[in-house]
Amino acid sequence: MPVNAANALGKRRSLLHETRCQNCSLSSLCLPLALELEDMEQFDAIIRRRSPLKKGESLFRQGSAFSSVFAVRSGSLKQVTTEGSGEDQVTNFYLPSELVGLDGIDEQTYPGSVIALETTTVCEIPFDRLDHLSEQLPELRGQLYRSMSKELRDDRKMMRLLSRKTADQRLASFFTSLSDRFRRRGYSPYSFRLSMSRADIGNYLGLAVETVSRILGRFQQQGLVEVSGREVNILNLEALVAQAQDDH
Amino acid sequence: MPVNAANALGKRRSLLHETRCQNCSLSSLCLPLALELEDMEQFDAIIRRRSPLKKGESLFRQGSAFSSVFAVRSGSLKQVTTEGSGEDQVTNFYLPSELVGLDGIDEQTYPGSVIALETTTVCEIPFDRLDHLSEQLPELRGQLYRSMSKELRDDRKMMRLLSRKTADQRLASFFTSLSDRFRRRGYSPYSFRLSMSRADIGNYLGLAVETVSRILGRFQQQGLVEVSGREVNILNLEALVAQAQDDH
DNA sequence: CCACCTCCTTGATCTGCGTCATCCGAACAT
DNA sequence: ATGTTCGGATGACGCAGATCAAGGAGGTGG
Repeated sequence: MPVNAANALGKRRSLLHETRCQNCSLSSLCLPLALELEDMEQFDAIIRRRSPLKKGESLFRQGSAFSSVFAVRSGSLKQVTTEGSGEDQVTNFYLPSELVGLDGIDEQTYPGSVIALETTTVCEIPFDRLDHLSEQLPELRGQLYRSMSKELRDDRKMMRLLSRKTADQRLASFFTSLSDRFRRRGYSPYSFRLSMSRADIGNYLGLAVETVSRILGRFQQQGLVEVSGREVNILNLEALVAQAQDDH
Repeated sequence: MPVNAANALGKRRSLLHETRCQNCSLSSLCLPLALELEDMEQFDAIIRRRSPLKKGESLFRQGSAFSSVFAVRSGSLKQVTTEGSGEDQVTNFYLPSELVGLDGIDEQTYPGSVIALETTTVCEIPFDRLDHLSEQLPELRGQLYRSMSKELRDDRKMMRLLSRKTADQRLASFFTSLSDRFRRRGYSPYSFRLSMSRADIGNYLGLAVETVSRILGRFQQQGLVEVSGREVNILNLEALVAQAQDDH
């Protein structure tokens, strides 16, 4: 179809333009964060363009061969792992500037599928070239170590949430964490749109969908948030933060 | 006391002897795994000796400044994080050859205390020197990336366990995982001693101590294991593995 | 030998949240 | 409009596992 073709072309052009790290609004959060301009150009050179993913499309599938890590440029994704005959498990949500695929290095396959929750663009970074470049650029290497370390730290937080917190605390944590991540990215920490369904949230937090719904309703009654579909308005962030703490 | 002094001296001597990676029985599992002999000597040179930790002593405390990662040489440890006024949370157990402290890189402080569960010796690896060396030794760098990636992958497994598995499945997973780790280290996968208390296990798995006790009793009745205090004998590993799966 | 402590076990009761069932509204195709 | 599908809300009920309570076993010091 001619309309689509024109569309795709337009997208490709803007991608080409934006794809340079120097011009990217996320450069202060992303991997090249610590790089000097000329180093950034080296880094820039190994990055591959990717056409945008539509909602529901996967960046890669569980079990496929590991080759690259990806930096989210816009949109959002979820990581889903399927084990045996069991149900799926949502293990992570990724927002712009975050790094996807780091858990694939070890066994050279991706341990989960990563699926776009909305139209999403990513930068592909072939890992062998990244590794090689990290030999020459200590700052890049450090940033890579830090990214992985941060993910480890976040995972520990998640474990704590899953093993010690009540359903209310989990939801409160989820919202305050999202709020914080939006704030860091320059968006409003009070008003945002959830790109994931209630089912995804419940699955991620280890709760039934019904529980998520009920608690969201309760939060609304208590005047903590205003929720309408996927639009969220945080009315009392402090109270929400207090709720998220694990002492009663 | 002269007896202690003699003892300590003896320990120091044997430490000096064993402390070379070339002589270490764990070298096939540990960080220098992929190194050639001459590279290993370089790596060896940055490692610091540590006198053994006694049961209950901490390798480092939550919040203290990050400077090194540690490889466990013998014994075992637990990682514990305390948050707010809340209870402690056991987030990991470490066995010989495993790397401790990688989650401290990011914020330059250790996110949890790490405490010896029995008499334990570790190798201290100052991180700045490790990083620097990883610039020259691609194999070492790769191994470091892989270690972190593996930990990420294991964390995801743990999240799945905590959010989807029943108490029985958690305990079964715990035992099969321990069994597997012992096997890899050349110990019997069927017969071993738990260095952690029931309370530690429960805390780690998100269960009450009482639940751990009850289920251990049930496993015993079913002829899956034989447990007496901290001595464990796995009688039917296959059945235990089946139990650990998350489909009923 | 006894007192004390820590770790573990076992039983009785309670409860948070999962499960099941139903219904509502929005988006989309017919 | 009308049916269909999908995401979300709400109510009733039951159960896995927490909590409370009590007792046993081993280890250590007096």
